[in-house]
This record gives sequence, C-alpha cells and structure tokens, in this order.
Amino acid sequence: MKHELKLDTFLCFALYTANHAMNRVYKPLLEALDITYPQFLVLVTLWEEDEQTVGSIGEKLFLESSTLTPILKRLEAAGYIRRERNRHDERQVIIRLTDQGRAQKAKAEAIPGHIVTATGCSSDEVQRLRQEISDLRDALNEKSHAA
Amino acid sequence: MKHELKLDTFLCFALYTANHAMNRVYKPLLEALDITYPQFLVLVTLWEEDEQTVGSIGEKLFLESSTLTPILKRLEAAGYIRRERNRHDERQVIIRLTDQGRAQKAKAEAIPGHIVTATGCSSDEVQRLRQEISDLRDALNEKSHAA
DNA sequence: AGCGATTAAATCGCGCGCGATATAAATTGG
DNA sequence: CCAATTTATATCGCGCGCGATTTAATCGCT
Repeated sequence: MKHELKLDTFLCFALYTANHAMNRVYKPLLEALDITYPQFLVLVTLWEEDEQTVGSIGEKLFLESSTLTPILKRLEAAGYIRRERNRHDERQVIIRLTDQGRAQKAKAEAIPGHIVTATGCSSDEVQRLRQEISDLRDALNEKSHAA
Repeated sequence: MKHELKLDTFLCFALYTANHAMNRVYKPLLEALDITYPQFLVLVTLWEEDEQTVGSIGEKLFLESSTLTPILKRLEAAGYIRRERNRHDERQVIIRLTDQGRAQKAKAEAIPGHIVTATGCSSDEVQRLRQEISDLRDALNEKSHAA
C-alpha cells in the first residue's frame, strides 16, 4: 500500500483548499468592482482580447457554455458587456466590452499586487509556483481527455 | 506597473483551473463509490478519525456548517454515516461512520495511486508540490483572517 | 438542392460553498 | 438562579460548474 488515505497527503486537497483560500482573499478586492471571481476572470479575458465568442472564452477559462451563459448574462445586466449574435454565423454569440466594462480595468490593476503580497512570496517565487500548477493542470487535463 | 492583467500570469487562475482539472480526474474514480468529491473528503476525514462533530470536520476541511450540513445529510441518506446529537452537549452533532461507510474505504484505497499517475510526476514530486500549495493556502488564510 | 451530421449556445437539474440569519443549547455574570 | 451572551448547527438565497439535453444554424455529401 504505497499511498495511504490521509487528507494531509492529498494533492487534490491542497489544491481544493488553496483555491478556496484564494477566493476568500479575492472577495473583498472584487467588491469595489461589484463582480464575482469567475466574472472577473471573464473580464480579464476580454481586457486581453475584446470581441470573443462564448466558445473562445470558455476554451481559455476551461468552462462550458452551461457555466458561462449565466455569468455573461449577469455581466451584461451589470452593463459591462454586450452579447450579440454573429451576423456571419448566427450560432455564435460575440461578447464585447462596453465603455463601462473597459473602465473597470483601471480598478483591477492593483489586484495582482495585493495577491502577491498576500502569498508572502516574491514575484518570482509566485511565478514559479504558478507555472508548476499550470503544468499540473495540463497533465491532468491530458489524462482525463484521453480517457 | 509591475503586474500586468494577463490571465496566464495569475496564480489564482492556475489554482482555479488545476482544481477543476483535478475534479474531472476524480469524478470517474468516485462513481464506483457513488459520491461526490466533497463527500469523499468528508469520508476520508472520518476514516482517519471516526465520531467527529460537524465543527471538527469543518475545521479540517475549511468548510462552514452551511456547506457541510447538506453534504452530511446526503451521506446519511446514502447510508454511509449517522448524525446524532451529543448527549452531553445537545448543540453538537456527532458524525459516525456506518459499517457500510467504513466498507467504502477499501474501494477508495486505489484512488491516490491513480491520481499520482495522472499527474505524470513521481510521488516525491507530487508531495513537494502538495506541500508548497498547502503552505500557500496557509499564507493566504493568515492574511484574510487577519484582515 | 436537400437532408443528415455537426457545431454553438442555451436550458435544466443538482450539488456545492458561502454570507447572513435563525434556532436552540450551554455558559457566564450579577 | 435567571437574563444576557456565546456557541453549535441548520436554514436560506445566490452564484457557480457541470452533465445531459434542447434549439437553432451551418456544413457536408451526394
């Protein structure tokens, strides 16, 4: 029995609880923007590249349309984005930032710095760990998609 | 501007997506037990130490009673645990494994090995990363509890 | 041209996860 | 000894996140 069933030895449990902890750090920072954490990730995606389809955003965030559609509707209701069918392919919905949505970016600029501070690590340390966790994600995704 | 607003540089995003990826690897493995991932974590906690209060389990899993109560009710309905008020302090609810709940442990023994395989890393590699992520969680929790 | 297959997004049901609140039991202090 | 406070759990409302299904549009093939 190489691996024993102890919570403290589970990589999954570390990820699970670290993710929750990160959410708790983000919550007060996002209150200024009056958005949730997944809504923030959608806005970041659009600040990087505006005018994307639901599918394109989903691919970048690893989310299904069943998850994204309600989030996008809330961002639309908040006045940060518009949702319009693609004229050239009516199956697609193009997501565009409004002026107000673009304006929120300024309020968000300070967030990454706050997070690095909260980790108690150097920027380089954080980036190294981020890369390792991203690689882990890619390895896990490869296995579950193959199977 | 030291930190730019790019998804690919966010530690939070790496954690968020790695956690989802881990969930997707776990889902088929847990189907044999017919439980969800958080339900599995509760069972692991009880396999380590039976007869715990809701609060004690919550402390170990970093979960509130508002999250745990419904999960525990489902595990009770599945026949894996019993929920009984503490005779000596009727505010508390003691959670106990049933015989069936204890029996599930055997089915779960193989899971950690599957996970290590899915990561494509050595056990030592996984444990090192797990420790780093746990430390990150603790650092983040310290900041958000202090504030 | 036309029809079956594919693709994109939306809808639905369910289980978290949490903040705020409620309920009930135990503790504390006068 | 009893009223105020504290503690433990439960309840409620809301926003994910996903699998399964639906709806609608486009593509592919003959």
